Amino acid sequence: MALLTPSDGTLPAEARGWGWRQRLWNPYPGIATRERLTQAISLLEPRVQIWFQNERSRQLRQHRRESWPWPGRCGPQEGRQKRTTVTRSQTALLLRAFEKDRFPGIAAREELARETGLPEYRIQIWFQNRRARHPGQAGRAPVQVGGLCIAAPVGCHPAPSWVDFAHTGEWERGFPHPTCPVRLGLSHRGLS
DNA sequence: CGTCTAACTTAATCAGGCT
DNA sequence: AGCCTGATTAAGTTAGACG
Repeated sequence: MALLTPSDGTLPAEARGWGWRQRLWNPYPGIATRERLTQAISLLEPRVQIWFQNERSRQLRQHRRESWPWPGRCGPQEGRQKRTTVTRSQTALLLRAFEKDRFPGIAAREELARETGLPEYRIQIWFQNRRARHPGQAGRAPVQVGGLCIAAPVGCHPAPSWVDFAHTGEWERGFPHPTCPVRLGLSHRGLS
């Protein structure tokens, strides 16, 4: 895949000429700015959003390393993505998918996007929120996963999360780290 | 092999819209 | 008004590309 980085020169010329890291550089672009960027460089809006996430992360790290204060958000906040209305039928479809697999890969998300008519990235957000808010709901959570993951090396699970330890339906705070290698075999990242 | 980056995750929080 | 839930954020991890 082509890398989108300002440093290695693979950032499309249009974007490089966009005043980035100059006076115009705004680490918190609103939906309008992101949309403009998607047109300027031929990338999808979610990819632009992820790029900004990673770029902020890099800059924050650098600021800390060099003990510079991170300015944070300044100036008027730009508009957000308009709230997507998910219909009952779309919700039902997503719920069925969620019960089957709480961590759908890209292929599954694209399939769901096709079936629901919602953008793939919105599907991803829906699953994120659903996992966060319904940790104990039916479905094969990282469970089998979680259980196995517990036995995995410590570095595997830096932060506790919700998990059904013994497949009993009793949900507790555990360590089903999303990137636990055990999980990778199931559904983590449908990417190639 | 080390470094860098895209893509992914959780957790917390903001904010729109429905009841 | 309160609640539910979509959108956004920081912080962290992993895989893959590249030198």
